[in-house]
Amino acid sequence: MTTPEPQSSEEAARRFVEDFALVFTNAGMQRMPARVFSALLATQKGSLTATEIAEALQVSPAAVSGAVRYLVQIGLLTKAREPGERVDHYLILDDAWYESVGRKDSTYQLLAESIDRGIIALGAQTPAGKRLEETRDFFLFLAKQLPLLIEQWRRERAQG
Amino acid sequence: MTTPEPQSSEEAARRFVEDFALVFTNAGMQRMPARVFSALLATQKGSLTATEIAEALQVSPAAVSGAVRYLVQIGLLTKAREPGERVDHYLILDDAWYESVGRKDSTYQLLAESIDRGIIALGAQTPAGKRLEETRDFFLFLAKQLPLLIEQWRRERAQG
DNA sequence: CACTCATTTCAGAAAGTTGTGAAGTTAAGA
DNA sequence: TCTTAACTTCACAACTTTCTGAAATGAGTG
Repeated sequence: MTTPEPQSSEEAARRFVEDFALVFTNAGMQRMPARVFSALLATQKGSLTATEIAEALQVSPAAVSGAVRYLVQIGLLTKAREPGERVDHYLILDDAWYESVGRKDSTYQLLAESIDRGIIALGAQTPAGKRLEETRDFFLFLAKQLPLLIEQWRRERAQG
Repeated sequence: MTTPEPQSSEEAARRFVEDFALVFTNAGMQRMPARVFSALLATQKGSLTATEIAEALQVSPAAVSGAVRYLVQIGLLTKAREPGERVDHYLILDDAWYESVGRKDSTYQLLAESIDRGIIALGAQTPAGKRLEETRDFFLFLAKQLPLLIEQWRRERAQG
């Protein structure tokens, strides 16, 4: 233990990255994207290059490449390269979470649409049809209300 | 094609089961639980035995056993055995979905708690600390609002 | 109390997922 | 144009998850 204090602080940060990544994984995110996102959450600089992420997480550049591509695709991250720069900087979008959760409405929309096809297949007047209709209506309710909830959050934020 | 009409109706139902299971899987449910749940959604009788589920999905009893155990555990299904019966009947709980979605609040609660530990590790006054605080507050907002949203759905249901 | 049938458990096979190393591609700078 | 460094792609290996078959358990019935 030559430099105990700085080390233990770095260590605490590193631990948080893995801790949050684990919780995030349990909530449904894939492992490597969860770790990459977590590392970006925890960085003081606000952004990291792919190389820095690979070093921080002790994984190959290939693994980082796959993870950031996925995260950019689902809109949680953005890639920014300064003019005349040779490296990409990845950073978490400001409203990433809000959009991400709000976008769940499309998940519910898809479930509702699938159920609609089921109602036709099974007959709207049958017991199964009735059950499906109720389920569909609940999903449509969520698809409609989630974006409103995000909007409400933005307003509360704006006011303070 | 000896009996075209009945067959195509059965076939349509079977297709819906697989179609919905797929969408449900994309939304995060494991494959076999998704299929089992889907089969129960589509049944006219309102309930199925484990053997019936195995036949409908063309899988082993063991696979059904594992899937229903999981579904019962997360509260989407219930097991009902009539007195003096030798078989279990599985059925979808009436309010299963509402509870299931409402219970997501605990997911967000866990995320918020993990982030709280990160704020301590990284320092509340640092740039990363600020970013974490905002993220945490959003999760807490969701954890609080989701149950209210479900309550609102129940009220609308009751009236309309 | 033995028999039968539904369900569960468990070891192992099959399938699917994830991460690595190495080769390939792109773009900046000499 | 050549070199260099960052990043990406891809085939493969390691790991995990999922499902099956077989044996065990449990509950009703003769």
